[in-house]
Amino acid sequence: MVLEKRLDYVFNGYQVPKGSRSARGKSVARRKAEDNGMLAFELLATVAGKLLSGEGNDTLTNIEVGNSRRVIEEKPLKTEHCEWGRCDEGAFVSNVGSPRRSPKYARKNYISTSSGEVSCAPFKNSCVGKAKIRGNVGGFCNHSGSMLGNRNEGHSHSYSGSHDGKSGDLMEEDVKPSPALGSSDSSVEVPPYPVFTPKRSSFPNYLGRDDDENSSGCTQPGKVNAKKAYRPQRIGDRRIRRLLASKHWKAPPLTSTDGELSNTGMKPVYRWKKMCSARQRTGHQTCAPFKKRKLVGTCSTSTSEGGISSEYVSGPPEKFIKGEASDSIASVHGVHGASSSFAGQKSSTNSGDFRVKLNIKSFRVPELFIEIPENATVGSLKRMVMEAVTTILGGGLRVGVLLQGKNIRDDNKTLLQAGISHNDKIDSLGFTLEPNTTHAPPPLESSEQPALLLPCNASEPLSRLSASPVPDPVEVPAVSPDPPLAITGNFIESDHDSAPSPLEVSLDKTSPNSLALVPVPEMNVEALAVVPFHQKSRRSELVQRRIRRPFSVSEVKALVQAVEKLGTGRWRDVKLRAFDNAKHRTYVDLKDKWKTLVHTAKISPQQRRGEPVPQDLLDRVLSAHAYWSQQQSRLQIKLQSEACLLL
DNA sequence: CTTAGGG
DNA sequence: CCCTAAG
Repeated sequence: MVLEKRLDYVFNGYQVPKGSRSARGKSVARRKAEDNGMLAFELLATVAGKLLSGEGNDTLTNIEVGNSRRVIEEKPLKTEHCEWGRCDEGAFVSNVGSPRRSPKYARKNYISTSSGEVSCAPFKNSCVGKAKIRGNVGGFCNHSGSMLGNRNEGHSHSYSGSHDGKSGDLMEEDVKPSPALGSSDSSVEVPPYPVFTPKRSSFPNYLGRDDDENSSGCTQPGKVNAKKAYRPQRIGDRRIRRLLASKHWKAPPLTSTDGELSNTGMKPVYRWKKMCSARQRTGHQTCAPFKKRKLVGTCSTSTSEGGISSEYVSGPPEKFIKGEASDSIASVHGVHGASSSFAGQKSSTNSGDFRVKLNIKSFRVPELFIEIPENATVGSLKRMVMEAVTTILGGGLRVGVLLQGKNIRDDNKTLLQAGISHNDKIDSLGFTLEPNTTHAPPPLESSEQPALLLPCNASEPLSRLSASPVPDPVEVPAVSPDPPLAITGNFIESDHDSAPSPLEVSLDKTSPNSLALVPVPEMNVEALAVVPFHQKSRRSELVQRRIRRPFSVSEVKALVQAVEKLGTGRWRDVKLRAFDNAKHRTYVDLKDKWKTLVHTAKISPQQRRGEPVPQDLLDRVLSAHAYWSQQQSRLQIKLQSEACLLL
């Protein structure tokens, strides 16, 4: 099947390496929701995420022009200029070879980028199938290309069946399949989506916090910003993180290393989440869990089935499936196996037996415009591409199913009913993955993806895929009381323990530079002490809990002062008034602090912990609390009486 | 997004 | 601090 998209970049050959990964321990679920497996599109997204994440890096690591693959080192882009110049044919970015090999490059890229050498301007993509990378300096030309990555050294046969990538129409998009890609089999197209590539943003603050730091004291009453509401970006980040955590879908957003990314990615995600929850409430199975295990068990057939010519959309990259460690690989295979059944299935009339193996062979990203100086390094270019793609996909993906170019919208149709039962047709089966940017995800009751996978009947929840593709060797703040998300934790563990992730390895090698990758969040000294640094925050910290930052006396004082004036219940105002500069203090934090202050004031000094708060402040807390509580009750009474009068 | 509360 | 329900 071909996944058609309107992207420029085509990531081809996205296959799950057979048994390439060792199982990882299952992570402990931290949130209930997490246990429910992933959504269909999550699955796809995962694939995308994989591309973008650690392995994705690999993918992006090598840039191919035309068919010849070249591994570009970190040399100035200029050197490659000519090449690019003629690349009309297409640049291919691929991850060639085993995933574990390329990490170095990836790392390198990051480093270079982080150094700020490259500045990228926002780029946008057009819907047409060609992707372009433009050097604003004129260094680059546009190319349409595909990224070929075949990480599936072991599965090459799968590719056999590819067809022209022509895919049919892509729904509303005008995208036309770009024939250019040789194997457009399953190219995932992402609709054009404006992406902003942050300049050197690069690494998001740890925990998404922007840190203000010094300002912590922040008692700047005078400085009431008229600035609109206080919207801590952080919140957004947090949200994302949380979502990710709960959904296991860490990849994309997180992937982005840029804090900024959150802006773009966040919203969609948020909405998505909302939707999801809404549905759940409604009882929809929207989030139908795939159960990885089940997949494995049921689906896994031998991949060896040869004959399958069609492409498949593969399940989540093994990398992502970390949850059930031991199974992860297996599950992946299972998917493959499923496909194989598919092939053989023709004969089997049993709809029940029907199995489809899916692999995403190519992933095309819409046109991207990247502004980059000529003297930037190739590595930085790669990184930019990565960021761009990440941004595009960060909000999640919507899945569409195309059969012979026709979009199958009825999610309730069985595959057979939809005509996806024969080989001949399977060839024309395609998927569309669209960035789930602004709109809510389409009803995914049974999104196609799931449908395809369903044959496997998963009964167990899909193990949480660890979205976090890149196992960053994250240094977990010593302070962090609880392990980051189970997934994360797990991830980390495994990384440390046994199988070092590629990234990690590379990191080691690049140790000298590694620091560059680890932006130290700006924070006050105490905070630093706690969190030495965090390595390239990528997703691993996904769910990292914010570090604890005890309120200083001055902060308490400021808080008390503000509350005395504004009262309780107006935390946003309090924040604005007294903590506008303390980015790490959200109004919720202030509210919580007040709560604890009140409690502290009520208990005996012996029971208090932490930095002692001057008694006079505590007294003020109590009085203010009493005062405002009274006010509140009065107000209520007043309202009530008014209501009564009206009645 | 804000509040309010429970965890 | 986190998480959520509500508004």
